[in-house]
Amino acid sequence: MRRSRAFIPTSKEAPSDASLASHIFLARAGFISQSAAGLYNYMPLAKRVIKKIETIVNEEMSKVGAQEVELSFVTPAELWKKSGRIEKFGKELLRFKDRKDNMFVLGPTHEEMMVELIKNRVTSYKNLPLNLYQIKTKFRDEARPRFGLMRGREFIMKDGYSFHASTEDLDREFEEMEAAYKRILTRLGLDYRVVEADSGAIGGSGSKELMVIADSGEDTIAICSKCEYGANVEAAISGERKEVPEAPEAEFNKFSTPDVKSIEELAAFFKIDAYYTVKCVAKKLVYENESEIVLFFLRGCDNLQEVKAVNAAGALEIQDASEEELKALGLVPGFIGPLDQDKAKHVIDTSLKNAKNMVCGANELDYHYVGADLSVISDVAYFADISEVNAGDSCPKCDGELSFTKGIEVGHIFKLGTTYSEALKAEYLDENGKAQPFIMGTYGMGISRLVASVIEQHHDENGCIWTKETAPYMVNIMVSNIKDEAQMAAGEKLYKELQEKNVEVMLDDRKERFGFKMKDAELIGFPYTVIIGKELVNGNVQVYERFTTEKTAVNADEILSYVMDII
RNA sequence: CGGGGUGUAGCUCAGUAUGGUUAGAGUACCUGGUUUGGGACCAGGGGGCCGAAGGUUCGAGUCCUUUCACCCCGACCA
Repeated sequence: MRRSRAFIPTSKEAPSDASLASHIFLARAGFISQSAAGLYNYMPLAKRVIKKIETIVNEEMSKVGAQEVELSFVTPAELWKKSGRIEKFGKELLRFKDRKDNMFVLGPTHEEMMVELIKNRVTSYKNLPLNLYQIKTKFRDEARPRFGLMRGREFIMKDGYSFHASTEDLDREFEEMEAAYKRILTRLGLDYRVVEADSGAIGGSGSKELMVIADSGEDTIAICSKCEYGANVEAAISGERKEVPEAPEAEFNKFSTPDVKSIEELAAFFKIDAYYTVKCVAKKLVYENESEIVLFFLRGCDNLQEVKAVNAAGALEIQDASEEELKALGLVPGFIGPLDQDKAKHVIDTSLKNAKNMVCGANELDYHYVGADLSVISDVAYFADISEVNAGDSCPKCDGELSFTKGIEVGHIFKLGTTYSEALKAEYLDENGKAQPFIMGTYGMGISRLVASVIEQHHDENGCIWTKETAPYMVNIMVSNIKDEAQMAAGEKLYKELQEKNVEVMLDDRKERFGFKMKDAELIGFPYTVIIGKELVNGNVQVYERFTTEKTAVNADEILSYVMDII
């Protein structure tokens, strides 16, 4: 492509609302332009990058025997009613009516459509397993789209669905897909981590997220210093505590603790480690048709993990409980304990099972119990893992330590089970001729989000730094002064030669000065720029490598083979 | 969906408290000239229903009402 003919509107100025590097540079370098909240136009450079990523995805999917299809973007609302997701998705589903007054939705994901597609077409266990996927625009009417391509309402996603006759076969497929996804991210040149994820209300037997490591990521993940263990904080668990603080010695007793309400005050009052205190976090849990106050008890040194709390309570949503609501139930905020009290549902963290020598609220103003032994309630109370891991906790898989980092969720793979096949009555006949619902897996990967992720990980103050697998053009030939006939001729020659060798090449033949064209090349982020300039009279050109920002002098006669060698 | 903010040239923004020439700057764009190794310089030029609709006024970018859009914090996010 000749730069003089290319539609690449670069700009010195970033859009005023952009804060992320990927958003700023993709906009400045002429890749994307916003059309409305969470909606973007892809310009030629972005389109090329997207195609690169899609090609890699297609290659890796084909290796594991997944077949590409394309389902209609506009989907009948009827299907969403059948699966029950029309309510669950709520306003995120963009719905509208056609001229015949039939309701449709813009597809935010395609479980229903895919199940419908194979239903009554795949009818025998002999035809399983089956893995179908598509790469397609999705639409979710997000309440607050943000961060450029990172969280748009319209985005490109690769969504795959597999169908199996046994959970063992689903497990096998799940592992294969995880491996394929890892290969994709590795080829894209991304630093990532596969982490355990919250399975959420959907249930299923497990899900994993593929997280690209970046400070700008919206998810917090806990990773082990030694082994491969990593988990979203919503699902992270810690191993056995290595060092347990010395236990306070005290007979069970009710103790006057005037005005001592917080865990800090309590630990200081008794001069004990917060590990031996019981913290009560009161929340209001919202269910489909009702809500209730639930008391979550944890060790004083731990914090409640709200997603775990929602799961433990089987609720849809969690909200803060007000003091008034607690008092209305007869509870004493600041002094709530798990013993001799059943004014609200209790959920107790597993780390408190059979805990001894504890200090906890006595459910009476200005009183705490000391020397409490929780084993008395261990047979009757409901225990669940509801605490958030702390940085420095030990790893559940090895003797390493956990630390936090931020990640961008670029993939999510899920063992779905029979949720959708049952809801939509999609069945096959097993060896015994008995109808069985398909056992399903689902595998998502955000293509447009990957474009942004590459830049989040690969940029500097001057702009984008595309990896070789993602670059819109591999080589940029920059003719320093197009009025210099020798320079221009050398540029044209190399341009032609590289094109003949199928190298994706840009020829910057614009009537601009050296500095302007260099800044532009850096902003766009071509991996290599061949500078044909003032050194040409000495028989030399230079190769500028975007990644290292180094320039190397190369004999003009050898430039073709040099370039072919490094790319 | 709660709270806050912003809409003026392609882009980044002044101007709005206190209404008053023909609405500005930088950048980008067009012409000519100079320049040619890190976003050049000089001269000339084109480009605006001041988000939209009503209203107040002799007069509205500026005041009032309504509305729309976009952004930020939070809630939400298979």
